[in-house]
Amino acid sequence: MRAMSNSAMPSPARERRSDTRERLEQEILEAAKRLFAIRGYGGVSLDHIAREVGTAKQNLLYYFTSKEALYRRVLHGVLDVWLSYMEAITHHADDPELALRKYIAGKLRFSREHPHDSRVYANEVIAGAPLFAQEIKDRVLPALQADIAVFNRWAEQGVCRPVDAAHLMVVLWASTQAYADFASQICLVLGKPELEEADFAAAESLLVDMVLRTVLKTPECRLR
Amino acid sequence: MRAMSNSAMPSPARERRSDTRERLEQEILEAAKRLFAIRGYGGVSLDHIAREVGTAKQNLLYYFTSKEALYRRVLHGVLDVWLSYMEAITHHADDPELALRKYIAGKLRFSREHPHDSRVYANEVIAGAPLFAQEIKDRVLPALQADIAVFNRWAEQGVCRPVDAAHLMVVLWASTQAYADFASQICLVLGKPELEEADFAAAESLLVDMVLRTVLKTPECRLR
DNA sequence: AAAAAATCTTACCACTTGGTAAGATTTGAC
DNA sequence: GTCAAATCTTACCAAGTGGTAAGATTTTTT
Repeated sequence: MRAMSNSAMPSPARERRSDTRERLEQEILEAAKRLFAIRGYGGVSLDHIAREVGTAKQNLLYYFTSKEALYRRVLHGVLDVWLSYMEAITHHADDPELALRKYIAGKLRFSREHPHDSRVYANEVIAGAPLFAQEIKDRVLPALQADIAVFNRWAEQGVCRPVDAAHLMVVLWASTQAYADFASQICLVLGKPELEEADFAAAESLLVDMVLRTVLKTPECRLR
Repeated sequence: MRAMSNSAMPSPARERRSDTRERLEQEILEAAKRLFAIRGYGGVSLDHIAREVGTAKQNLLYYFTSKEALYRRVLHGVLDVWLSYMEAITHHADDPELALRKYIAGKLRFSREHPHDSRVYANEVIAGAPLFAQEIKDRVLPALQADIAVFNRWAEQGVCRPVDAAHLMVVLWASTQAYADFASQICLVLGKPELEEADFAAAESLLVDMVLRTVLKTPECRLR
């Protein structure tokens, strides 16, 4: 935007074109994510997204070759975020209680901080993961299976009660994600317009309680 | 409504017009439900539904005044089914363990027997329940709050540990519904093409285990 | 400053969307 | 059988859909 002739500063606050591109691309992805989260793939038009960003539909098609390509990029980004919150268990493979606490806390934080990502993910899975199955297989499954393997090792070593690790993961996954995906209904139940920090804290406390009681051999020592 | 001319048989197997109408209406609702479940409201066209049923789009508009009206009817039917599976707790208000066992079993049975209903419901809630909020308030909320009230009474009477009943309901609700809404992902994790009876049994057993350990004061007596 | 590349806009296009109007057909009551 | 109501079909429509083509503008490189 500004002249480069000012020789003193080679990389000042001035925005280079490639930066502009990247920023706008991010803005588009962000707006698309928000809309896809609420209305689903079929319920959102390119025009819709473009207006949200403040540009023309045809410009979206300059940045992304098609609606589906844009959607795939959104999905890819969602998965990046999703996975980044899911590393607790394998990173604390020596301490079941800590691992589970961190895992639950992390997934709830994801729901709190990235509700749109969570909903896009949910929409895609509900639809049967038509465009997503491969990426789930390649990226989510290994992570989940690593977690499950850690569980089974704990059980073998006698550190934990032998639980069905796969189904336990489903419970954790579903319960935590519900605080993003089904927030509107939870709000109705709780009688408030939106979820607050305290609600997430309460959810975390209950979930940790439930899981530790189920998984640990001597939960009484640790739980009130 | 009945044919009075054919004096021999007043109500034979022959289909009366009003029956035809009702049957076709049901077929339309059923097809619409299936499609809405997978693609969401915006992702389904009237043409789409009509082709599925084997009639013309304009005929749908003869039966239902608009797409939104059709969708509302679908939602209403979904809620009927949903609620019919949710009566366990208040119907066994004297026996926490039995109530919870029945509740979990019922909700899982709903997921198994009515996955489309579950997904339509989930889609609507994820979208923020734009057309559904009032009906949820009127029909779901009272049921949920009755359940929560029963929990709190149990806690007061000292029959149960004092748990956060609202959040416990969220966990139960989300976990059981996941076996319908997120089946595609659970299948990937379990490495099978579709969920089987045994998977629902395993889920039920784990969930019951978790909940009873959390809720009952003396779970050791009842659980292995 | 000139050339080249990147970016954005305008003008279209064929197709689908939800919905209306009106005519054709089927059905039931008498 | 007659007539009216219920049902289904055909013909439209304006608006919106994803996408293409090409020109205009801006930015970067030289």
